[in-house]
Amino acid sequence: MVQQARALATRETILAAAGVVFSNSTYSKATLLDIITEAGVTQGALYFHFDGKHQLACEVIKRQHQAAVTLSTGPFSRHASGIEGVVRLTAALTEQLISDPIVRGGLRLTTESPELFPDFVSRPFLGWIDACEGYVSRAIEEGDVACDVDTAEIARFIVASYTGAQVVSYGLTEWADIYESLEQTWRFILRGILVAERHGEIDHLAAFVHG
Amino acid sequence: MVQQARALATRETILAAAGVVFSNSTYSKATLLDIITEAGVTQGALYFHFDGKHQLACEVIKRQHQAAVTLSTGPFSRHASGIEGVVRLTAALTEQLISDPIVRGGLRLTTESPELFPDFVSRPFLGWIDACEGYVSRAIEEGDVACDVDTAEIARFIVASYTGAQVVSYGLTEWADIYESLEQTWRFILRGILVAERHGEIDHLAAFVHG
Amino acid sequence: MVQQARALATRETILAAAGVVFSNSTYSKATLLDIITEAGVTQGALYFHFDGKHQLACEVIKRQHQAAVTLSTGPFSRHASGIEGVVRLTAALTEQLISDPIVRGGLRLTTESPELFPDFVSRPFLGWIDACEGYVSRAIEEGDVACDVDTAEIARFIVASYTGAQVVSYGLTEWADIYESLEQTWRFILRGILVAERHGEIDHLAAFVHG
Amino acid sequence: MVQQARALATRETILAAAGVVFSNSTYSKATLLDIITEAGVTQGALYFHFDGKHQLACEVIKRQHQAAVTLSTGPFSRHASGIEGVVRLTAALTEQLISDPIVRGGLRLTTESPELFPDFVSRPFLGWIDACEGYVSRAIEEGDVACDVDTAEIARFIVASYTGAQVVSYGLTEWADIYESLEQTWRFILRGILVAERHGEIDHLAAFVHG
DNA sequence: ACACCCGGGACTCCCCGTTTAT
DNA sequence: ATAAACGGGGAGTCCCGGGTGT
Repeated sequence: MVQQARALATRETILAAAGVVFSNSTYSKATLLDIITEAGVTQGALYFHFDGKHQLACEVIKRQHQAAVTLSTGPFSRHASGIEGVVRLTAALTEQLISDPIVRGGLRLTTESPELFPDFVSRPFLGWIDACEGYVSRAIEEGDVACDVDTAEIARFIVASYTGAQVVSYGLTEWADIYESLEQTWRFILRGILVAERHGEIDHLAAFVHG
Repeated sequence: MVQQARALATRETILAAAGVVFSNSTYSKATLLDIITEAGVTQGALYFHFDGKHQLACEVIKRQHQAAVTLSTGPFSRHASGIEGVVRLTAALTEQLISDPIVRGGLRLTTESPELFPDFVSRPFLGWIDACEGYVSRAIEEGDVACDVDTAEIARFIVASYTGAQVVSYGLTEWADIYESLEQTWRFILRGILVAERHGEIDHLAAFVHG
Repeated sequence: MVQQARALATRETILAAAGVVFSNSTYSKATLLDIITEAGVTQGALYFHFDGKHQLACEVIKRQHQAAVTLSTGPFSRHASGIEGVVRLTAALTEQLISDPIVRGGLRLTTESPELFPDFVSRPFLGWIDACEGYVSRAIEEGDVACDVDTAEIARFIVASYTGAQVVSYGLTEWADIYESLEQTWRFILRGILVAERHGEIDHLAAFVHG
Repeated sequence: MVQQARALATRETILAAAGVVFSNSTYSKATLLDIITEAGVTQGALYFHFDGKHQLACEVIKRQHQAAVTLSTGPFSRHASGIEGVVRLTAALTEQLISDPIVRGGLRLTTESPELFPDFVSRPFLGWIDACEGYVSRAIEEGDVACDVDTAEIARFIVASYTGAQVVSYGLTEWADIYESLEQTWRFILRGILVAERHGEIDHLAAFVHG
């Protein structure tokens, strides 16, 4: 049993290293040497736990999907309003993206080389949009959002805007100002979707991106 | 110097082919063989005109920047309101992205492998934001946009949102619904930034994305 | 050693592609790019298996010689008369020439650029003449051919005539009428070498070119 | 006028040199440097008289055609029997092939790279066959050849056989034994086509290949 | 008569994913 | 689990050759 424990640990080490490497290069630019160096293991160990580069990348992508699902079905449902939930969700997803190399790596792999991972093209966007739509529906029930807008449209707009904010923030500052930018983004989104009587709370709500 | 004409034509051919190839693969996955096959030239021709793969990619990126600048300083300034101008600008940039392989290739190169092209990374976003800011200022002067918002913030939000709309549209439908998505995006943006008395014109203004 | 299987397959693929390319161009007009494109491999693979263009061409020629030898020492010896054997042999060599790119390529290389392959030039003719001579000797023993002619002379005449028939047929119809032409050629040859009492069988014997 | 004379001489010098070079290499392997070196002129002179490599090759081919026509409509018609005429014709064509580089060069160009000279694909074979057929008809009228054979078939067989004899002789001895070989070839041809009562003259007739 | 321009293509070199032997 | 070998991918170098201006 202790053997298995060590084996599992090695496996996790390799996966983490793969996440780091895949998040910093392209699939074809990343080399196994990079990964085993980062992981501090040998090629033999890698090939014992994984079938090769491609399968290793697939495992990274699977982990990323799991992480996204965990967040989306996550802990904001209960104790907060719909609006607060969706703001917190986008903040949490952003947090994941920044801090978890596996998430960043998995995302990069599927978006940059979708043809190599056709089984995973159930792209993450759909999951995010779904999750957001749930919160938006609650927000409409709670009277925060006008009922004349389509929840799916709003959800997609939210996902697109925070995705765009991440892309632009990376391009300009490599995410140094990502939370500020996300907060600002939310202020504009909320100005567009909140009912008039809630506009006074915009700054307060947008501040939830900081946790 | 009549000979130079052929050289220029060859150079353009290679550049166009590089745009096509780089827009369909990653930098490291794209091979010179792909490019010379697409261009119908030989390695000799390629290496006569360019120093290598990297410089060729840089030239593609420069072209993409030129194209963006041409649009940004372009023809929407005169005969239209600031709001109409900025809507049309984003539509034109989108059109470029979809139809011009060089633009798509250049963008893909900088966004996917920024470490390889450090001198070009932030340039497109900055240019777009600048161009948008000009229109937004005009829109404020024209009374369409509330004067209590920072023009730079609005401009960045616009750029982020339309960038995000493109990314999401590509992920979901490979740009099949890009113009619809962009129009919808503009409806939400306008709800957030137009002064109240102009809200009736939102649908009309957003429709400018179709030209 | 199971790995070697892939290597062998790759080698054969390259050789076959080289046959196709060399059979459709001159040695100097054929490019390695043509070959690797036809083979679907890369230059790296080619240079792993072969030392360069020239050695690759030599291998094609060797294959062509092997194919000719296989036919010449082949299955017509036993169950047929000498005359029938030699007629069938020329038909089989013709069939090879038409259907096997490696044979055509090898032949084209040696005939067009003999100075590049000095060790291989005379080999095919000598082999064919030898093979024919064997059949002719049998035919003399069997009483079909007059004994006052030199077997070597006859053999060389046969080889020259069917070679010439191929060349002319290619020049006039690109081999569309090659078998008809070969049959006709045999009718004239047989009129010259068969003993008088066998002249009635000429049409029957010449028809063996069709298998 | 003296100027023109020298110009013409230069032109002829270049053409002759081109014949030599093209007869010893392939079109693509032959270089202009080879030709101007052989001719002892400069590139400028060459480009004054010809538009380039390709046109120069075309001129060589034209000359070769002229030479063939001259022979085929030539001097054997009058003072000799049909059989003697056709034997002499093949000998003369062979003589041309061996001694005149332009003929050899032109022939090599059209047969090796027909795609480069599509206007000259009226391949020489047709001309030779026609010329032979004329002699064969005369020979039938003169009672030397049996009247039950098709003249066109005989003519094609003759052309094919002497062509094959040349090819084989070149492959085996680089034409050292070409006239012997041609004589032997004629002996076999004549055994096949002469009427029985003329068989005694075969050796005598075949000897006409020596002039 | 020469040098330069543009382009063609063989070849070298180094890297990497994978497998085998140990 | 390690080290070495295998099979292959691809960028870049080099030299040559046709054509054009001078």
